[in-house]
Amino acid sequence: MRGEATTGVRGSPAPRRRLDRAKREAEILDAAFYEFAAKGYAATRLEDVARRAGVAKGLPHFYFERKEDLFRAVLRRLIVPTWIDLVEASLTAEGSTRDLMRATLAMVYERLAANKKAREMMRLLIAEGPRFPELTELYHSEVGERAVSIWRRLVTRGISRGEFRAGPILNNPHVIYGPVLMAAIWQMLFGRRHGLDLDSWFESHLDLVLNGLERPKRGGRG
Amino acid sequence: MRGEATTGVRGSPAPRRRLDRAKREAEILDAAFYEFAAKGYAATRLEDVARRAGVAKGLPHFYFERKEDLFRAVLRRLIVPTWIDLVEASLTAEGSTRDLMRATLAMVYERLAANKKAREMMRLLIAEGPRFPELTELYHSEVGERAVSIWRRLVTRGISRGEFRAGPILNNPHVIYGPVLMAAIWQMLFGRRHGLDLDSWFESHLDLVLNGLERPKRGGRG
Amino acid sequence: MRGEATTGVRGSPAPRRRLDRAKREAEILDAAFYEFAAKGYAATRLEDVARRAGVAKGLPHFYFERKEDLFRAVLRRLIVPTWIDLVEASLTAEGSTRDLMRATLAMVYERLAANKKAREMMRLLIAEGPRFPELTELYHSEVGERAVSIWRRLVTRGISRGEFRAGPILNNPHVIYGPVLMAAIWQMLFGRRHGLDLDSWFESHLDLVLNGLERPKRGGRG
Amino acid sequence: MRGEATTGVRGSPAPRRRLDRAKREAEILDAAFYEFAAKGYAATRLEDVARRAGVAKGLPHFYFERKEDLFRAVLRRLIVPTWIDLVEASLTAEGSTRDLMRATLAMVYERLAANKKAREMMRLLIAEGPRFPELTELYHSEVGERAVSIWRRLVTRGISRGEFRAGPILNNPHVIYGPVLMAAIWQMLFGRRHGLDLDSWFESHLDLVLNGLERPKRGGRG
DNA sequence: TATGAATGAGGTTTCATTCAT
DNA sequence: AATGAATGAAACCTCATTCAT
Repeated sequence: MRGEATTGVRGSPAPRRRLDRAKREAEILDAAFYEFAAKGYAATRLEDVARRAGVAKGLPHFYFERKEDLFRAVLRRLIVPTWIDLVEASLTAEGSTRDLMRATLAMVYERLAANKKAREMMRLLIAEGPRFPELTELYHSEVGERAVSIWRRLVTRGISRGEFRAGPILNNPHVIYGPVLMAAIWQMLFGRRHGLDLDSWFESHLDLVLNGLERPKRGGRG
Repeated sequence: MRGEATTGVRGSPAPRRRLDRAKREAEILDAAFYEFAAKGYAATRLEDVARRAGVAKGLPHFYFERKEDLFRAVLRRLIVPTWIDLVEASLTAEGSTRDLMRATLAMVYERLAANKKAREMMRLLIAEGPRFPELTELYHSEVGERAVSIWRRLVTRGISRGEFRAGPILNNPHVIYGPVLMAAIWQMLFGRRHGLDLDSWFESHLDLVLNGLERPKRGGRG
Repeated sequence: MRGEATTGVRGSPAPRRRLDRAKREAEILDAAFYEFAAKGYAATRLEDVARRAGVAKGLPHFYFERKEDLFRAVLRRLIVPTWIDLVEASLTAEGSTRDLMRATLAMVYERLAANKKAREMMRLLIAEGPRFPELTELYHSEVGERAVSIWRRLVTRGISRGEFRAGPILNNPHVIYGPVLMAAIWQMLFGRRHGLDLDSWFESHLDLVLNGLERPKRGGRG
Repeated sequence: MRGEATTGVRGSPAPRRRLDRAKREAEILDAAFYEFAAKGYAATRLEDVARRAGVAKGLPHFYFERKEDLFRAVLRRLIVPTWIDLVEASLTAEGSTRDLMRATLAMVYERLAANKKAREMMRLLIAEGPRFPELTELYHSEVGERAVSIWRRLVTRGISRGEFRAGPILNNPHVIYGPVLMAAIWQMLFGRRHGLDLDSWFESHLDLVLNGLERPKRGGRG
């Protein structure tokens, strides 16, 4: 029984940085996305995720019971709060549909085809979709369907203002979107060695679409 | 350097049917494609490949030293002798470029977007490309580049015959191809529950492209 | 790149006693030595090592990435902190070189020829040396070279004190050591059924060596 | 029904070189020894043995039911018809025992310590002995015991001729042999980088042994 | 006899998951 | 809340052995 106040060594380690759950969770999700994107679902090791997040091996399991849950959370977070809100919002703009089409396409190129993270996310979805059908379902309702509606609204707007002609495109307005997706996938596959010039591609795309949609002006171009 | 790996004495009789190497190899490749397509590279078990091929666990290793080699062989076989030969051949046909465009697009839809095997193969390439860069490289030279050239030839043919107008599309003629790819991917992702009507999609696509490319007729369509 | 390698849900409770790394590592090394010595490198199963150490199959891999690393660690631990320090220390003793020679030889017999563990270690080194050249190299510098120096010092001491005669033995003083090694190997090979009487062997050896080295006394023994 | 004598292509391959069993067996044993010596028993692949012998993978099993049988046959062939016959024969020579000792040691050095194949065989025996006790037993009776008898005969001869003194060496005459074995093992372990000068070693050994055994001449060397 | 495709047990290694600390 | 040692199922791969040809 000594009376001195103990000063120095304590058994417990230095108080670790203590973030609130949400922040910590976000860190893990970020790390997980990086790893999943780089290696795919099955080949990703939770230990690597943990290391990248700067936490101990066991911690991801604390936040996400199993690996699949983590994967779902990663994708869900990326699918939901999507750029598509922005695009939808932009549709209320005034002015010619031709201009709106250009603006919309430009926005989509920027958010999707030119955005590495978005492309990686798409890659994950394509790769792992069959094993996570709820995720594709989610993507369909959050992105797919809304994209269809966007292009439909644009085409319809053009027609009702007399700028565009009516035609079969109305049945599948998202055909318009095809070259964007193609650019994204081309970059995804061949980007490292045979990347596209996205600006030039954009112009080609826009030119094709506008000419394909617009009513020939009187007197014609000929 | 392994210890005695075997017991030697085996009980089962085993159907020791013997094929020539090429046939057996093809069987294994078929089985492997099926499994890889269903589960992805990492999640595919060689034992399942063997079972599906109707052979013993060790046989795939006899034909393909390691799993990666098998995967490479599977994809290579699908990439190289591709439908694209057919398409190229068809370009020499006579007649209007409009008709040729329709025929070509139809062919491509049939071979790619409407063909499950082709789609699965693309899924594998997208999913595993980063880990098998030689394969994407091969795909680029065997398919990507040739596709560009096909669309360029078509557009050029149309222009030189006075059917199509010149324009930015010449810089990226494969923009035309975008909706095909999109259809393929849409089916790949959402096909089970939200499949496209490919015929209708094809008509929309063709309409957009032809209107986008063709010179306005005198007097206009208006 | 493996598919999901695990089931996750496990039934067994498992005694999850936890030691500090060093202790646990030592347990594994001990178990590994036992198994390697009994069966040789290639024929040893890591699972047996684990079982002998009382841990799960995967734990040895946690401490030693691969089997070879474990093997190296096992041998290194046995080579380095060797009995040879003791022998070297003993050389500073006073008294006749004859007595010192007897004491030294006795020590060496005890540590090497009469010591099962030391013999097993030597067997491993002989057996696997070609595949682990760094280990033989280590053994050479830690044991071989120092042994040479020990015998040289002994012989030189004897000569400079007028006890021993000079002669060719100075070129290879470790010739003296030969019978020790022979005894060790004899025991190693034939010990079970035709073991040597090491005490008697020691006396024969000592007698030969002393008579071989000492200056004949005046008047001779005859 | 054609009448022509078929000339060219026959189904059967060119008649293979057909050696009599003994020769073929010897080839396999040679190849097997090479492989076993290089890698040890467990790490040796029968396929490599076959390849080295220039035969098909299955053939070794035709001559030697299992791998262990092959190994036994390899060692047995090397153990039995050993150099030791020669040495024994040489013991009947006339002349001084000193000379005979030199000649005998020289012979043993040449056959064992300086002979790579003999060393490799010893390595195999040391390495695999515990798993093939009949082989060590065989080696003991064919080599071990006879070696003891050789050295005993030599020492006895020296004593009975008044050249050598009696002493404890008579209990373990093979102590004399120790440095030979040591040289062999030293070469086996360290030969590649720190090989002994065997001639010099031999002289040191012989000098020690003769001085250790011989009666001091009257008047002494002192 | 001889070949080499085919089999399948078993070894090493990986890694999701658990849980004592 | 957090750590990281420990577990053990399962995947890849090896290779002795068999046997149709």
